[in-house]
Amino acid sequence: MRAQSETPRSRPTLNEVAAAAGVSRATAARALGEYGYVHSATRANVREAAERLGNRPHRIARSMVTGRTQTIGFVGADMENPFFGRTMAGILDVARSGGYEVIITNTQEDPELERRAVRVLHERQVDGVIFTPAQFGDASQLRRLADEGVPIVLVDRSIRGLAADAVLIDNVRAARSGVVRLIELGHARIGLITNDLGGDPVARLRETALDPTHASTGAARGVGYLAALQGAGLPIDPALIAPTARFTREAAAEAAGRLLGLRVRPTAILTVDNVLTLGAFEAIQRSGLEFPEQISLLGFDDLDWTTIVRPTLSVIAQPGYDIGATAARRLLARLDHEDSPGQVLFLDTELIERESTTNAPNTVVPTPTTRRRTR
Amino acid sequence: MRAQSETPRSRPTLNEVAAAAGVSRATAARALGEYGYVHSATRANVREAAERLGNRPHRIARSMVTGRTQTIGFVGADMENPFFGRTMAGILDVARSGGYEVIITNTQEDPELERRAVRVLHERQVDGVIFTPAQFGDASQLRRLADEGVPIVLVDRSIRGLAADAVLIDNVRAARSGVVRLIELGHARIGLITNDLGGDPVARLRETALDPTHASTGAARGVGYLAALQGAGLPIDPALIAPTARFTREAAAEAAGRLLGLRVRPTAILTVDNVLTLGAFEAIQRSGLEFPEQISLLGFDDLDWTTIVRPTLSVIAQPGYDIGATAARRLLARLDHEDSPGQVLFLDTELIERESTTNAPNTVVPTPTTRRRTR
DNA sequence: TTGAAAGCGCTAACAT
DNA sequence: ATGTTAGCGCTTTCAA
Repeated sequence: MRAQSETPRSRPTLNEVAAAAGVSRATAARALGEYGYVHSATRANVREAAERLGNRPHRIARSMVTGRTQTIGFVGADMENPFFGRTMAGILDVARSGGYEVIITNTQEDPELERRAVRVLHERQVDGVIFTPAQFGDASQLRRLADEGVPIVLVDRSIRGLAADAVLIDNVRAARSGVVRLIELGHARIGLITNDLGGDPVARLRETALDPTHASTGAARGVGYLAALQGAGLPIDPALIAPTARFTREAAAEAAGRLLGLRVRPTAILTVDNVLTLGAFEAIQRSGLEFPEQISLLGFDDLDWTTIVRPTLSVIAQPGYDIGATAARRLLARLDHEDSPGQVLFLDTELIERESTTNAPNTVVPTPTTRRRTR
Repeated sequence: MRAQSETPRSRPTLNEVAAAAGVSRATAARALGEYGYVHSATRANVREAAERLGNRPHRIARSMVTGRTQTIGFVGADMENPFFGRTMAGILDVARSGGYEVIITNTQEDPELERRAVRVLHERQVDGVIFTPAQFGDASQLRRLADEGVPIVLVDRSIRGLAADAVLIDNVRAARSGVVRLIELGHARIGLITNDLGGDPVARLRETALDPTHASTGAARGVGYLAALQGAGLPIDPALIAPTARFTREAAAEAAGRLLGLRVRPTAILTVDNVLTLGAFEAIQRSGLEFPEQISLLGFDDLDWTTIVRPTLSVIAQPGYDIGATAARRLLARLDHEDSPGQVLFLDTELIERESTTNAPNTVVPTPTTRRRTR
């Protein structure tokens, strides 16, 4: 029992309501819980008593017997990133309207925190989990959850080999189409700023994108970048791939600085995430280059500031809110006993061309395009 | 019991662990729950059995008897706003390290959703609540919670008359010091973009800031604006106060447009929130005015894009993460039976002067200041 | 140091 | 339509 300085009058239970209404506990429960048969007069009577006494259902007790908590968990990798903020908003809205509450945990891409988060959610008997795998996490804990029949929906990143629904964008395709467009604009030397995977960038990029346990969106987007170059018959120059030590703005600014300092510098840069974009933008501003005339920039995520910077920022937009809302709907469907094989849903991305991507220097204008969708 | 297509082998309970270890349930509980006396050999034995069977504590059952859920609720007004994202991150970090989980609800400033959120958290027996009051919510539901001894910490906005801790910034003071600085820079006609309160702006601003049930940061900041003008002996011109119908970028852009279209337009504008700032920034860009030479802009919240826009944006920075972390620490202290009168903590804000605030047109340079703290 | 027994507040068979 | 009974999985007296 909680105690505080005042009188912590504890709440009246169903027992007391039943007594006050002169019925059995079971009847009172039926009247209040909206199940089974109750005479309407009895119901009114019980409700009145409950109201008068200030009774509220004790959901913990209810969970105890039903085995359901009406709670889902959301394990996010980086809650301060606005992209996740949108995803979370989508999840919260759908969950609430379905009668579920959401426990949020922030793993900060730390596999240890991630394991703990899953374990705790498990112990708390959540009915289902929406999960953003950390870049280098392991899925064993999650698998135990799944084995016990707790539905899981992966979001933003997938884990191959886990029988779960997933709501994703096609990162390879999205990045590829962005780079294809840069190539159309005449760019041949295109830089890539992505998270460091260690070792030879090109090889690691490919390995990582194929490695089920890594779940790196950055790697997948890097693969899209490679695919676009290859598709256009352009050479892949490892010097143009600038890995960042951490997923921070500062690291990205440094990586961009490296690219801009090359003897033959790129004429365009793709960044795989909105934080990295911010750093690259900053580095380009500082470089003194004509922007975008001498250097184009294409980022990920259509955040609200992209239209007030100069040049306005071209981006590959992801539907953050929808990703969350869709994931939550998937989960609720499972909780409502939908029983189908795990579905992988790809949501549309959109290449939004603004001012930061323009023709490569000394290039003739290609066919004009303004907005195009990628699936 | 949950069921899914596979074999949903349900978890072994304490009973089974006890049986396997050849001890009573009570002893097993003591060994696993780290309380009471257990022989170390017994404990090892029980632990081994628990490990082998894959037993995990059933926290719902534990809550049932202890009366504590190790869960806190966070009722946020606008989870998509990056400011709340930071606050939430602070809450999550502190809560986790204290062994608490967090249920997040998003009220979207809707009083009805807010009431529901509090009721549901109550029913779910959260141990405490961190609460951002909606602008026009009512506190009755919250008061019932408090009356039952559930500790509450208010964040960002206060509700006078509620015996609860609060973690705030001094909105009046922060806004006042910002406007004082603008006045130092020679500005005499300073516009204000804030949320609409209905009726005569000046009067409503004052009423609202004093009205315990409104909890509007916008109003408090507006009062700071008025105070600064009065303190400097400047006239208050209602035409310079531009209320926005909603708390959106578009509404702010429109409001800013109105200010810029005045026959004698302001030479500086204060916006009371980062979303409104975005709209004002956009409107100024569109207006064709020299920015900041002809019009200064001062916003709230030091978001990451403020340094890449041109001119870079001067802001009144709030410590979003700290606000959350501090609120969570307050709450955990209460949950740890700290029993003191409700504390109202004011965290420091900082006026960060960048390029968007400059001397008023035709004004001699005043004493240079770069950064100053306000309490 | 351990065990037996009671019970947290509720729902769900089953009986009436 | 209502009541009786038996738990859900755990903690917590109390006694041994």
